[in-house]
Amino acid sequence: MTTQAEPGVEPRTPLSRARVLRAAVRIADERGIESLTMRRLAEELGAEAMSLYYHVAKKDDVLDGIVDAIATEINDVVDRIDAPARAGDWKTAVRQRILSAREVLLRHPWAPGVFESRTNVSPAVLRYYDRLVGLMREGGLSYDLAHRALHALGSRALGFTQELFDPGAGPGAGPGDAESEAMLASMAGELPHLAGMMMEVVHDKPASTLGWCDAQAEFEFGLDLILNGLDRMRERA
Amino acid sequence: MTTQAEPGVEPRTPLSRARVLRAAVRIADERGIESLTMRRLAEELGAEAMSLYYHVAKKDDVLDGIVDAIATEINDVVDRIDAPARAGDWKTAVRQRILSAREVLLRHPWAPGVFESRTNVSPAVLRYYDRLVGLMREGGLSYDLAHRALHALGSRALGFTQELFDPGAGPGAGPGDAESEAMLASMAGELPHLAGMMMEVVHDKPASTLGWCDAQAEFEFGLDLILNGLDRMRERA
DNA sequence: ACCTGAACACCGTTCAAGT
DNA sequence: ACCTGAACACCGTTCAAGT
Repeated sequence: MTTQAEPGVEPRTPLSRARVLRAAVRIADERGIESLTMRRLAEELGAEAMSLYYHVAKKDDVLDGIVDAIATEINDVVDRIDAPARAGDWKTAVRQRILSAREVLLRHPWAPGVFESRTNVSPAVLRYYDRLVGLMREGGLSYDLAHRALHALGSRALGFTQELFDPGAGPGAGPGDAESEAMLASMAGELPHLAGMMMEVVHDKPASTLGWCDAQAEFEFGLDLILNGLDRMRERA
Repeated sequence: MTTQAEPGVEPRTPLSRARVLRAAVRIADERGIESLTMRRLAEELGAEAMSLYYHVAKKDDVLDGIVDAIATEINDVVDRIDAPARAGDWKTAVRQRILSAREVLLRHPWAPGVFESRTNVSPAVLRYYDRLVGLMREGGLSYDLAHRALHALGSRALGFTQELFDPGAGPGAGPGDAESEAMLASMAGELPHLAGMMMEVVHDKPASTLGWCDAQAEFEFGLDLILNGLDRMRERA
């Protein structure tokens, strides 16, 4: 009552990173990702484009932010469907999670493209993969097989393709160096399954390539998995 | 001798669509796709940006063009490795083609992203898929299984994901209408296998969805193919 | 037929300035 | 602490004009 003086003057809720990101998702949903510009985004919030830079570093920061927002939405959905009897049946559990993730992404058709374009990894995406690996482990898959499973699923796991921990991407980080060890240690709390998986990969295939994964080998694994499956169907037909 | 008058004046080869596209690929290869601008492209050719518009309609046209150029490069490579004894072994033949396509794409790391972004289908890409379906047919796969195979391979078939003939994309084209029939007829010559495959899909599942493919069903087919394959590996381990 | 200069309506982003 | 106006260096593209 005392704070806002003049009547008829909208006090306009102050900007914030969260409000900016929500508005960005709204614009992308309603008018398409190509019409998400800093100027349009400010307009949606009743502010000037330059004001956004107080809450986000740059447009890339906005894109990283909305990727994490969508991944969080996915996590919220899949976490809710977990508990029921998945005893022993990792396939149905994983299947259910992936199909639910797909439903969310179908509501944000622009998202897969943005996911792919990001070079920074979203914490929420990591969390999603971590739980997926967790389910596979409970189902009896080795870390090694779970690792190859993620590669084989590729775009299917989240509705898009991403080379997780692409060795070429980071600033010279490779398995075994101090920086990587520190990262693994810090991951163990929040992302136990991913951390465990990577530990094993590092120890078992120390010199597989310069990075965590041998991209060519992973590609061929997934390819052969599919081709063999198809061939089995052919035989049976 | 008589045509170019003044000495020391470079006559500068005239522009052409082909030269523009070659320059575009060169820029993308050397400085990355994000530095492929019309102005930069003109500079590379020793011309003004506006001159390009005489040879290409717009930047989208350039992107469509370089996609087709890369796909043509892939076709050139895979066509050369075909003849040798592939008797009965469709898997090795398909595998070889896909791995060769991958080699080409690794030389143009920007290409998968541009492939995905295009809404127009490249004739060379269609030709690639047509030959792939041809190999599968020779190997004993039904058109239906070949069709599902393309979806299951997804990003792996060409190093990128694309919903071929996405029903939502075209201007209201659906199976069974006159326009589609005409397209199928005109395809039969150049793309016999794709045409045959689509004929069968249209007749067998006339009302599967509004378009050629039931995206959800195809997604689940590929997903289960992978999950079942992984589960078999788990059992054996 | 082919190429260009000037101009328009956009971008993302910086920076000094306002409250 | 939070927001803004003016400005810069870019975009893609049009259009009338040059040869």
